[in-house]
Amino acid sequence: MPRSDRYHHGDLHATLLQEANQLLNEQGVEGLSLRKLAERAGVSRTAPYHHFRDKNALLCALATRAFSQLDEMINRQLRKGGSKEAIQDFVREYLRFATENPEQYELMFGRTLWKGGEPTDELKSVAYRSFRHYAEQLGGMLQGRLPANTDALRVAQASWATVHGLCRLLIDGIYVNREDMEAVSEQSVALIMAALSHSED
Amino acid sequence: MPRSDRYHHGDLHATLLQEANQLLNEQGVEGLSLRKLAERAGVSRTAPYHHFRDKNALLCALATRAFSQLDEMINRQLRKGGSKEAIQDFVREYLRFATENPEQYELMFGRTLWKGGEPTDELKSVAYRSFRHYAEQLGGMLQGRLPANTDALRVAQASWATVHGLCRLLIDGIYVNREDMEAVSEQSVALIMAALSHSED
DNA sequence: GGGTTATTTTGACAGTGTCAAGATTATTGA
DNA sequence: TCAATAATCTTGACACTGTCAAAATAACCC
Repeated sequence: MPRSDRYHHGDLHATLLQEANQLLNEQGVEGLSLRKLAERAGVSRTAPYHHFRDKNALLCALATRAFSQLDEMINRQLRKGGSKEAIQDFVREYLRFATENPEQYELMFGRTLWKGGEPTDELKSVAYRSFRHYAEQLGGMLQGRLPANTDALRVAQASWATVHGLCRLLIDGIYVNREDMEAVSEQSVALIMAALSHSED
Repeated sequence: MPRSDRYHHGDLHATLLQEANQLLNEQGVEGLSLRKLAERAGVSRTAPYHHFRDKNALLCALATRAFSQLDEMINRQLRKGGSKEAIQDFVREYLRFATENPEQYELMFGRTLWKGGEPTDELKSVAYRSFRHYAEQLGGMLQGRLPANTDALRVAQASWATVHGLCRLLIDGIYVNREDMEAVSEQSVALIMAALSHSED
């Protein structure tokens, strides 16, 4: 129970994560400073260091939570099967996930964590789990429908790259506008579906 | 002619760009500070401000130069036609361009310029030109080979997203490793080719 | 040569992440 | 119950960042 005039905050760990998330959505990663964050939580500049080893650890915690949501969404969507409609739904949901929380998506996949500061083991684990679930589900749907010499893993990687690349271009506003979203999305699904099988749909 | 003990540097503009490029390749955007840069050029901290309005302007200049190279590469590759081999070559070259200068590629397409600091008009112009050339060449190759209800622009956007997404995943080391590069590249080409025409190849 | 302009410098300011040492409270063990 | 230990939080400090203002120096032009 966090009271305001106490020396100990009460639940600073959770408060920090919550405020950090809000700050991230409002100003992006570059606007998220530990000092601003501490002030919002009503605490001194170095207090957060007793709950997160450093800034990188805090960001990794944020990203980890976000990957859990993504994983949940993937499992929910791909349970619907491999019809063109299901795939279309999945792509739509993925695009929604990315474009409705662009700062969060950029944090999840951006270089801030994956290049600059080393990603936490926990983050790597949950990030890979998301992809593994995607690849597994896709592999199941593709059973026997794949052309010869085609690895399901490669299809998973290539198709993820397609949707992911689309998100990046959309979010940063390069080459693809918000208005084009639906049309390009459909085209991307056509790309994926066409490669899935040279047999009929 | 830049001499060392002169008050005026002589050719600071060019020197800054050159050293900035090197610093970028060595340490990435986050390691590129104006102060380090000034020191490397043998000049005081604020000297660069008389050649670039601010840090953003300098980075935009770097990216602009890089986009020119990319544009040149695109035109060179796509002149080879629309055969599967030509497309494969193009994708290979694009991946090479991105993975051999990862920091440069991240600067070109990353949020640092497109979200954080406003991109220069010059940068926007050359960036869009690259894509326009790609779309035009692709459109030419696809003349009459496209299924009904398929816009060439959408194919250009979707296919670019595929290759671009692949580069991002590769560079940051997410989901796709360097060793998978060739295999995923081929799979991506298969994706693109399959969508290009439902007629035979 | 003198005045204008371009270039460079020093000084300063606010902001950042994070370390060290001390202050305060919670928790635990005897 | 109460002292010892651990957890939590604070103040102070340091090095680093981008950038502004004002002054110094050099080049250029008529």
